[in-house]
Amino acid sequence: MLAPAAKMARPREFDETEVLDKALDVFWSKGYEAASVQDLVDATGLGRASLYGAFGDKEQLFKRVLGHYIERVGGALAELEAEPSTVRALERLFGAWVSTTCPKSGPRGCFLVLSGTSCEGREAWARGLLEQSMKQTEALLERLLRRGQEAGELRVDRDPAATARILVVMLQGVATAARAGWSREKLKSVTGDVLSNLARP
Amino acid sequence: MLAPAAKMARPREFDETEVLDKALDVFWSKGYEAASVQDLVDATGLGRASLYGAFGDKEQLFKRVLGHYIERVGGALAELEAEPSTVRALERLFGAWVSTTCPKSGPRGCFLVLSGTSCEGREAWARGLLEQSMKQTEALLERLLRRGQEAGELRVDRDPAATARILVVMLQGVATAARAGWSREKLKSVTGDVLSNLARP
DNA sequence: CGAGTTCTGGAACGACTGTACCGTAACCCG
DNA sequence: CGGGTTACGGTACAGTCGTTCCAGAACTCG
Repeated sequence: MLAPAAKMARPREFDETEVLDKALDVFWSKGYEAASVQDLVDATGLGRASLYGAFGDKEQLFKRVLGHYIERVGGALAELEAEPSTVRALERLFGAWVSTTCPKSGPRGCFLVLSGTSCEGREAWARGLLEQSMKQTEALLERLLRRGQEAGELRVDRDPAATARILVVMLQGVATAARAGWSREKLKSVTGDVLSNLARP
Repeated sequence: MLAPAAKMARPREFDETEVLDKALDVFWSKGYEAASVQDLVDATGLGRASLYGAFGDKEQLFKRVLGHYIERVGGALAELEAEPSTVRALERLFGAWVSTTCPKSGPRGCFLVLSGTSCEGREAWARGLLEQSMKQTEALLERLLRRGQEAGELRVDRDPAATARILVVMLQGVATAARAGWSREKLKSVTGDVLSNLARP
């Protein structure tokens, strides 16, 4: 499956990553159910047969797209621990989050959040990934906060675990507010206020 | 439309409010697109003709259901300003929010949030209601916070407007986390930690 | 160059969607 | 009691959904 077939006959005329990006746009803005295969065909430029031949059915394509998205966002998150200044790491985290969930153009919000919360039945699979991602983010934040306290950058009268939970909820809230139409300035202002409550006075 | 017809011939065999509640359950758990008319028929017990006769088409029914929901939640919010203690008012607000978005059984999250964030195209109408509701909640919170500061209940080194924005985002985050499967205890813990950061030490 | 394999474009499929129509039953008013 | 009006249960209808199939095109390998 993952390895190219032994005998590649006719080569593909499309770049798989590009197709996933286009499909991501469709699923992101419309949601899984409302996105029709016709929408995907129109957006990607591929024929139906090519889509099905390359990705299976709609649900499998959706899973590929979601994996593609998580890979991108998750990679950006992991880089943060390399940042020596904890305050700057948090600033970058929230800044990147606002930029991602509230772009100048394109669909808003967090695709993983939308996928994991849209339907209780069919997409329970996506909810699992969302839970896992939240757990990872919570753990990452707790590490960062603890490190920041030890380095004297952050106030020490806050419990890192509790604060990490709060920040995860804040991140979800920012994504949702972005989807609801809040401007980038308003979101930046919110995240800035939150961070200033954490830094040492 | 709203007033009963001049000559009521055969009376309805169902209670409209009950039907709206059942339909709410369906839309809430599955979302607008994934909820089929058949699902609504099964859940409400009405025949298709009765549904269409009473509510028009699927979209109109959805709007009625959403209005029904907003009425209930909005009414509960308005009561809060009668509470003399600001801290208690905030506690009740967050407590009620956790209970609503994370019930023992039934669909989780906030129906309005889900409706306003699910699809960018067709349901722009719901997004408007969500924005309006967020604006109202933000204003209510700002009034509460200002009052609490003047009464000496809350710390005065926080800007009420900025804090209100933060709390609105937190509410969205709580709803989303509830939808994602967080337990009621975890959510209560988060909201409790947030509130303790506002109260005067 | 020819056999084999894969990809592409388009048409066609059954299933299900939301909606409209029907005859019949139940009730109000005169 | 009987005409008028409304609600009910079930059926039928276009349209769209996701999916599949097929013939031809494009390439690799012998």
